[in-house]
Amino acid sequence: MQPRTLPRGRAAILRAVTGCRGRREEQALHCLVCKLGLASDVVLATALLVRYGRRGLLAPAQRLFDEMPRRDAVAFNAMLAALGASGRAADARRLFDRMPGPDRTPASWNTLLTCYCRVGDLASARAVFEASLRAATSSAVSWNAMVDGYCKAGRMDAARELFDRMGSSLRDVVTYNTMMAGYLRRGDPAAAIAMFRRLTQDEGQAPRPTAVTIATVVTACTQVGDFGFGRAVHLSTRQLLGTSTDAVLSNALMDMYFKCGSVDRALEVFSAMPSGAPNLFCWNTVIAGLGRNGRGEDAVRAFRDMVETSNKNNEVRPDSVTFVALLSACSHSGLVREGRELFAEMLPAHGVAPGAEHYGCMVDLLCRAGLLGEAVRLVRTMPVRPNAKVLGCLLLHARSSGDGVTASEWAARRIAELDGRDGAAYGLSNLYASLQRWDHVERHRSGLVTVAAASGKEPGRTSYDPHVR
DNA sequence: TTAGGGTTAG
Repeated sequence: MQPRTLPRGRAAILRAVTGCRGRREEQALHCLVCKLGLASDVVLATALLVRYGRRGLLAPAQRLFDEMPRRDAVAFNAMLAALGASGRAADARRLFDRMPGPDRTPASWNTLLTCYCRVGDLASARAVFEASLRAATSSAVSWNAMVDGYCKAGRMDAARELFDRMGSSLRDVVTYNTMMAGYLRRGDPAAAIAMFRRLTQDEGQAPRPTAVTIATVVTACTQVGDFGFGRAVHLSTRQLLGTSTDAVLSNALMDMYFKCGSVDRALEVFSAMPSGAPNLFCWNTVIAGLGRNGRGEDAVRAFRDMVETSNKNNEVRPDSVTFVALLSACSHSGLVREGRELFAEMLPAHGVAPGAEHYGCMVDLLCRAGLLGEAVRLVRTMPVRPNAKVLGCLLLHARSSGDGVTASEWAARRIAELDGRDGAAYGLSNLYASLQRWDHVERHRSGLVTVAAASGKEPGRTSYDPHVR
């Protein structure tokens, strides 16, 4: 970095700090701020503090705060938030108590409230909430933070009680979104959909749904399998929100369309995104979605596309999830050679170390292709401990392959050695102990599969074309 | 500076 070529003026640096991505840039900007003698600038120091705080890097955040020549309300609140992000609720409380009166803003109360929620201390959070009501510093944000605290703790009844107490004048779109997400998290997507209907059907002063609302309700539709309603929501909100530039919403829509077999509609959503907009989640959804729809070659093509894109702007790099999606896509489509190659290039080319789940995909891939011996060799040479899923997969294939008696006994012994507290291992041990019944189940299942295959529809064959854009 | 959303084998 050459200081002479860098934009002078703190406004430009401030923009760089708030807009920077990644740890190295943060540190470089921090150095620059120090070199230019701007470390005593409260606004710049606070901006840096926020970055470190969000990343959970408490030590540099604390140092910036301690070295400030004077501290305003924003600096205090940023430090509170940094402590909260690191789960240090008690330290946040001490700082809050130390704050000079005029520096305590509504944001201070709300930040402290979320600190307690994050560490699961709902009683203290509630006490702060009640105190902020008495101090008349509360707003919809305080209520929403408290509602979310109960939602995240799984206490939907308490959340609902506050929701009802808020009344329609105080409830905003975040309140609804929070409740919907809470129901989803608890595994009650129907309740999330009911909440959405209430939001859209309530007369008069109901707030307008946002991209967050739509993303949440679409996810709920995917979970209950109500693709008709999900599609209707998508169509009816398309004008409202415009062509979505929101990565999370696009991701939820693609996931829904892939899961109901509408590959073309999913890809339509993808191509409608501006170039560079799809993030890691979106790419993973596309790769997994193509894979589960029997489009292995297209999944591999999408992966290559993703890697190329990320080399250009250095933003999207495949992660562990990408390779689970990719390898299972190869497995479903019988792409043995491609699967082997991709597995081999994981660490050297992409910096992702293969984990037990990736070995599981490879075992599945090899077994489906009838390469039982290679699958066993792979598991024997695994650098990570094979888990119950890997061994269970091997066991399943070995037993049905006829010549896999040795492999199946080997896998069964490894399963028996696994920690009995591992739920899957425990289940598999029991399963192995009742092999006669298992064989019966297998026969039953293969019968069902034949019936389904005979009546099933051939999936669409439009190819994945990334250049549609 | 404070509240809400998404992907993962068998």
